[in-house]
This record gives sequence, C-alpha cells and structure tokens, in this order.
Amino acid sequence: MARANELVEEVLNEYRDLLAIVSEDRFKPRAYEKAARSIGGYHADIGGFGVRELQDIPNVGKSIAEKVHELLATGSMQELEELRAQVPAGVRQLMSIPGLGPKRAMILYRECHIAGVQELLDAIHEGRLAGVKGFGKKTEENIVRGVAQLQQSGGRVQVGVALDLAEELLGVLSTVPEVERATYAGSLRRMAETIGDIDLLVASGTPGPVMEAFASNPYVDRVMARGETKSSIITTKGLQVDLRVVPPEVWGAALQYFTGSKAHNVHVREIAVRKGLKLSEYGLFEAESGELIVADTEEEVYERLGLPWIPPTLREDRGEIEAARDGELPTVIELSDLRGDLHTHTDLTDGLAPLEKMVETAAGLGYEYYAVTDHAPNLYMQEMTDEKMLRQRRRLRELAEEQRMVLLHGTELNIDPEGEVDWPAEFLEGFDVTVASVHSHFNQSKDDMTRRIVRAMENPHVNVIGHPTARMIGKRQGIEFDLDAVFEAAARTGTALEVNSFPDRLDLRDEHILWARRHGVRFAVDTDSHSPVHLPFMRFGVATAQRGWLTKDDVINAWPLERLRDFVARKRAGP
DNA sequence: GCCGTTTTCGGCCCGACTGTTTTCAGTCG
Repeated sequence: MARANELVEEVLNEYRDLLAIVSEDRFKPRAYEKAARSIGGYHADIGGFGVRELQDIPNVGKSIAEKVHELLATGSMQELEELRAQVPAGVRQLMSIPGLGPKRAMILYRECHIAGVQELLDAIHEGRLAGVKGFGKKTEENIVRGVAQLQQSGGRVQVGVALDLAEELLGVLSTVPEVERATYAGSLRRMAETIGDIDLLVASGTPGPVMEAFASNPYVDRVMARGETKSSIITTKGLQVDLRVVPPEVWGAALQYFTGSKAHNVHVREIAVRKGLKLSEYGLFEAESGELIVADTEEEVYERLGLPWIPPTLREDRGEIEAARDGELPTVIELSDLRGDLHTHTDLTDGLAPLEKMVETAAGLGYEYYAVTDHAPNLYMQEMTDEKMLRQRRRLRELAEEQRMVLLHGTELNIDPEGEVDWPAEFLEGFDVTVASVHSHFNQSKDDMTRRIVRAMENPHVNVIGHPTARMIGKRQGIEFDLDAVFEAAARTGTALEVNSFPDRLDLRDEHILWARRHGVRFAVDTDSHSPVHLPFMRFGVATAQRGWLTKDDVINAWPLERLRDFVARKRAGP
C-alpha cells in the first residue's frame, strides 16, 4: 500500500486551496501547505501515528495534528467537509489555470456564479466578464490560452503517479490465485514521461476471477468495459486502466505487443513480414501455414526475427531496430550501475530532513559516494551564509569517518542573468563538486539564455548543470536556449548535464539527451532529493537516461570515485 | 496555523512580473 503520507498531503493541499479561496488570511493557507509538504516528505509512514507523534513532524502543530489524526482515524475531516460545502470543486479547479489564483477564482464564483473551467470559457465567449474587477481583455486572453495548454496535457499523469497506481493494482491482482504472471506494459513499461492510460497484462488460464477482482478493486470509480479477456476501468483519480488477460503460453508475444510503442511494433512486424512471418499478440507465426513458432518470451520473439532483445525504454522506433539488427544497440545504463547521487538537499536549506537522515538513507541504497548540495546564498529565500555552509562541511567530514560511503560536500549554485554564480573561486575551491542551475529570470531571450548558460559552464568550478531546461512537466514549458551551442560548450568545458530524476522534471528529457550525446556530452543522473523518500526517484532518471541511449560510461556518477574526482580536477586545472 | 538566540506575540521567503491599477493586488517561482 501507498503510505498514508501521500493521502494526507493531498487532503491538506485541498484544504489549503479552499482556505485560500475563502479566507482573508494569507498565512493560514501557507501553514497548511508547509505541513502538507513536510508530511509528504516525512521519512516514516504516519499511518499509525497519534496526535503527539504527528506534532513531532516539522510545521505540524496541535491543530493540524488533530485534523490529520481525525483523517487517519475516520477517513475524513469535519472542517474540510465544511469548506467543501461552501466552495464547489469546480472553483478549485479554476485555480489549475495558469495565472488564475484563489482570489480571482473567488471573484468569478461570487460575482458570476462560475464554478468550472467550461463555464468560465462560456462566460468569456459571451462577454459576461466585461466589467468584472480584475478581468480585462489581456486576462481573458491569458485564460483562454491557459485552458488550451491545460487541455493539451489533459488527462495525462506523471510517470511516477502512474507507476504507483499500477503497482497498487498489480498488488490487488497478485492475490488472485488464478493469476500466473502480472505486469504493466504500454507507455509505463517504456517509462514515457507522462502516461495517458495504464496497460496491465496478466497471464492466466482462467480469466473470469481475474476480471472480477479487477472490476471490483478499491480504486475503481467506474467500469468502462468488461469482457472475458479485456476490461477497462476509470480509477477514482480519473486515470483509465486497461487489463488484458492472455494464456500463459503466449506471455512473451503479448508483452511485446502491449508494450509498444506503436511505431516500434509496426516496424518489427514489417521485419516479420519480410521473413515470411506474422507477429501478433498471440505469437510469431509462419505466414503461409499459420503455424506457431514462438510466443513464450520476448527474447525468443526478437531472436527469431534476427534481433537481440530490446529494452522497453528504447522501443520508440528511433533507430533502435536498425541498431539492434547491426549489433550496435547500446548497453544502456541500469539502476545498479549508479555509484552515487550528486544533487541532494538537507534541511539546512529547503530539504525536509537533516543531513544525518539523508546520509543514512543513501547509505542504505548501497551507494559508494554521495554529494550533499544545498542551495547557495543568491537564492535569497534559503538564507545561506558562508558560515552555515562551512559548518555543514565540518559536520559532513565528521560523519564521513563513520561511513563506508564517501561523502562529498557540494552546493547547488544559482546561475544569474549574466551567467555568474554565487561565490568567488576561492570559496568554490572548497567544494568537492558543484551543481549550477537556473532558478530565476526564466524569460530571457534565447540568445541571452544561451550566453548565460555557456558562461556558467566556462566557470572552472561548475561541474554539473542542474535541470538544464528548468521545465516542470504539465506546468511550465522551460527555458529556451540554443541546444547545439550549449551541448557543444558542455562537451568542450567538461561540464556534465544533469538528468534530473524528479518525476515532474525529467530534465534533460530523452530527446535532448539523444541530441547532447552526439556532441560527446557527459551526464549526471541525479535525484535532486529534498527528502529521504525522494532518493528512490533515481529509477525515473535512469529510465530517462535509457530513453536517451546512455551507457554507464556516459554518466559521471556511474564512474568510480577516482574517475569522478579526476573529472572535477581536470576542469579546475584548465586547458 | 506554526514557530521561537526577535520565544507566548507578531512575524511568516523575497523579488519579479503582469495587468489594470493611478500606487497596487494577484500570481508565480
């Protein structure tokens, strides 16, 4: 089961939104937001916590602890229900439109009785917003554009969300005795960055009980289709899930078929046709006789087509089939190849856990080394000082003595509009490794942005560019720069580009990695963890790296420590 | 509502941007 923390975080965020809509107090909603974040990132499962234990969580006081406890015990919160009665869900939905916040959502509801995105669009088209305070022509245009943007990403969820749900559902299905094998296929198995619907595949000789269990599982909102071997549901979170049950002996062919992508499958089937064969979800057949050749495993299917098994993350028909045919398929990086994480935070800045807790959790993952990279002073809100940084370094060196894992002291620098970073060279010298990122002035011109990032990479003390495009999936486009110029400079200056593993970033994204790789760029697959529970996000970064065809040789934190240190030292030494 | 080397009140991350505003509120990162 998912931790109670995530449920509570979600509920508190809803409470925060509703409070922001109805309340004049700006700080109360903020308090709930902070509590939600602290609970979501808390290292322990709060499922069985009492009020006293809840209050030990930072930013959770008596009042919130009592509400959370009520939620855990009864499944609901009295005061949330009261707010829900005051504010229709559609009003909160208005806040998902970029540029529209709680205040103007409330104006729309109070003055125009608008309680939904479609109602808002209708009102704009009918000119009913004319004269409403705070809604001029420009604002109307922005809303229309914002809604279009929203609908474009419509219905798709981040891969992390889909994966959690898929694993929950597989947990349910695995309790059915008739299920021999069960897994997820489709875009989720390919680890695409967003998922439109989840495809589950089950091997079973008796589909009936499997379908029954699927259609009546606790996540079902409604059953869309219910057949003998194929059913579709909409979950309570609005995501569609398709289940297909196949006979165990055709597992491999079915898995290959339902994993896709469509383009990959079309291409593979063409190869089959040229060999006088026919490939379907039921197996690989002789075209003439219809005789079954293989269906048991994916490996056999590919092998009979003259191909090695192709990792699902590569199956996008981006040249992987030709590469496989020619024996040039890269051995893509695996999670187990990662020797360390080079971008992580603690509660010295905006992380949620102390240094000791982060280090302890990372050590449990079996890393050889681990870098702590808290924010640098120019991100003013973090209130970093030289003294705080040096004190952290001393503590880290102490901790290192009790560790088998090597601890590296780093920082996440801020790339200012001119491409300068926080500290002078003398101070930067003291770090083992640094990440530098764009955190502000996102809308510089493309040329200025390119110059800015290249300038930062030319700094001998900048080793990794963090989340290079600064995009937020489904929320923010990301900055624009000349990709070739930046990738060329990264390779030339010996600066790694990050593959940020956070499921709402995945930055660089797969296409950019493929592109950068051709310039000879090195990469760092990092989690940017702000809590111990973020450290396992590495799997998403690794999947993204695979989708960009990276091998362990391309990734600096898959290197032995000495090679990594040499990478830093060479850059500092200069050309 | 939370929190405390500003400690039981009075702050709360600061700055930029945008649009509608005539000096600022709302929103976002």
